[in-house]
Amino acid sequence: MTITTFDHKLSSFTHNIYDVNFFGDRIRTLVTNSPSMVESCILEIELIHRKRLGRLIVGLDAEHHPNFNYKNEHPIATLQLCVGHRCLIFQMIHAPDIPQCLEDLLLNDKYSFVGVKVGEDVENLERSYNLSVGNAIDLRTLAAEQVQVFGMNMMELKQAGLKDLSERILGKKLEKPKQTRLSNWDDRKLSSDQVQYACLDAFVSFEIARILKTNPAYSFKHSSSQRLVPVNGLVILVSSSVCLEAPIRVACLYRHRIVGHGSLVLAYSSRFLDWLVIPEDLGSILLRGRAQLGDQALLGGGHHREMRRWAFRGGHWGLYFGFGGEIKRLCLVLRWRWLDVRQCCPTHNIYDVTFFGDRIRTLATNSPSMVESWISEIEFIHRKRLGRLIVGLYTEHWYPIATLQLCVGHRCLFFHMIHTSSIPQALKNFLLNKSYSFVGFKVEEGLKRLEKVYNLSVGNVIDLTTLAAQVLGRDMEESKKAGLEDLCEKVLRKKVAKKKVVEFIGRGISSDQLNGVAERKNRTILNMVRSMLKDKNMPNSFWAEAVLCAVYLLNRCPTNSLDTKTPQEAWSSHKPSVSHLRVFGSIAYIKVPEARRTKLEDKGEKCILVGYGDRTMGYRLYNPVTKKVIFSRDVIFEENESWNWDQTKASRSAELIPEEETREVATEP
DNA sequence: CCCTCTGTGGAAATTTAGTT
DNA sequence: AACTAAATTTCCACAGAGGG
Repeated sequence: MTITTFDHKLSSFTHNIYDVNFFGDRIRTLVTNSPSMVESCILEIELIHRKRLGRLIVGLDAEHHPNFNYKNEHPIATLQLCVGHRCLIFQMIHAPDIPQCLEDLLLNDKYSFVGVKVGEDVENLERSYNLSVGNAIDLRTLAAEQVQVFGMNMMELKQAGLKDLSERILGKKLEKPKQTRLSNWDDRKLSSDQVQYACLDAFVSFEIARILKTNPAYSFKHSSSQRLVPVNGLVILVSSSVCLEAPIRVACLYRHRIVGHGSLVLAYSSRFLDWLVIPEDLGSILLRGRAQLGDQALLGGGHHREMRRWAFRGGHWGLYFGFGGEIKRLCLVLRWRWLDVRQCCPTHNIYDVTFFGDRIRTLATNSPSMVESWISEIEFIHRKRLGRLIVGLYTEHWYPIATLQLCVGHRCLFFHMIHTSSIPQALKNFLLNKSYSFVGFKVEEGLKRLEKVYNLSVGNVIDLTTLAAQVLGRDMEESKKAGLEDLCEKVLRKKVAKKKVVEFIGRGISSDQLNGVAERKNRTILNMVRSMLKDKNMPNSFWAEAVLCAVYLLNRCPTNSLDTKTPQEAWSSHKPSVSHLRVFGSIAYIKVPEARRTKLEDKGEKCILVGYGDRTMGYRLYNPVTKKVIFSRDVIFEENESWNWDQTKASRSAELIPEEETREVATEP
């Protein structure tokens, strides 16, 4: 047992002493209703901690009879104070009077009284006993501000309870049984469960506050048994336009666990912090596989809004979708990037991005030393015009800044700041250099974050819109409104004399430009998905499969942009076969192998086609009865038929099957 | 030009977790 | 059981883009 209580069973009516053991911490607890005992206990505590009276942290909590009926409010029954391994449980409701020294203690504003929802307790104390507390700090606010993950504040802790905080920050599981919580706190003789509950409430509050105060910017590192991965988000990375159907890499980091391999199972994530794009080089924690199907469709309406918010915050997402249902409000972000993520070395990679004949050599890295060498290389190449060097600057900012992109001439740097160990001094100096002009498009927000998160400031920033307005001599307003894409087109087409503008646009556009393509593609795909689902009258919850299927098909359709080649061909240089394609949502019968079949079993399993195999030839089939996705090659199709979904729904509601649906994605055979 | 769809911002409504 | 605060979802109105 990690939590135990030992009752000393003192024979006194007015007080008793317990030893509460909490993961090796023994907390000596005095339970009393006598003011004199309280007085002596406070004196003792002040004596023990006499050296740090100036900044003493006191865990504070109060219990009262549960409000089963709101009309009669119950006064506070017990007040718990905890400092170090001493805890005082004062049964105020049975005390003849309140000792003066308690009053003074609470009023002393050198002490911080911490607790979850301490404000209410304080209010209650004031109302019932006319006691006011000088300096009360709500633990949740403290935690939210102090606990940082990759520089982000864990704002979600604002709503966490003590149990949650204890688990996350102390790594210790605090039991708060409802039975005890709602027990009768007015009793003169508290049960040992109650004592334990009351004591631990205060102690854990104290302990959390102590840890938070002593380690500011506490960052989840200390747990020994589990690997604490602090982001409960999920990230999908998809490389170029062809790659959407390629195995989606999913990093699912929830609380301490990385769940599953192959299929993603997130039990619960109603609140997640933020997206975090995890570059390939963290391959060890990237899982391969498809996320599970959700219950709720997120195409249009409803959750869509949610998607938008995140997507917007993330900057320039190409394609984004969300999952609902079982995976609660977990969103998937699919993104088209110009970056080729297929070949990645742990710390850096080099890409050649071609933009209308300009080949831009791009270094993507998270290693400070690589950044340093990039900078020195640039400074060497352009050594003759260091005095008036123009640097294209762009930040892909979700929170905090994830990448910083710099571009000079045909060299581009893609710095994953969020995954870097340190910011090299060379970069700091580079950015601060007054003789360089950093040209950016709408980078104010990014710069702000740069400054805030990484303490990097940029010396000489020129906003592209302003510059363009000046150079083009057009109506300022019009140019200011123009997007980068717009600007690019105008400037390039008009062949404006000022070459520098052209130059920067040529470089800086890379990600934006192609994102535009992705955004357009998004629509096409959504249209396809909609019609696919409607045609076979499938429930919207299949949108994810439909999207994958649509992309699969698109990749096998010739497009003009590739000289009427299919994307698949462009990617893998051999013509894709289309003979195996079948109508999405049609009925499929899986042949059960003779050997595995008993005499009475059905010959085939009736399923619905929901997609194609990732790598290997085959079909993904959904069995509406077992609600599982199966992967199979040996299938017979009835393309004209479709599943009667209405009937399934009706029978489901009639049987009142509980809502838990464990869908699985079968691993490849 | 009209129609449809999507994106956006704000407000209101609803849900959720936490408290005793 | 009752209540609160925060988070999330829904709703509404409107603008802008793109297809026909």
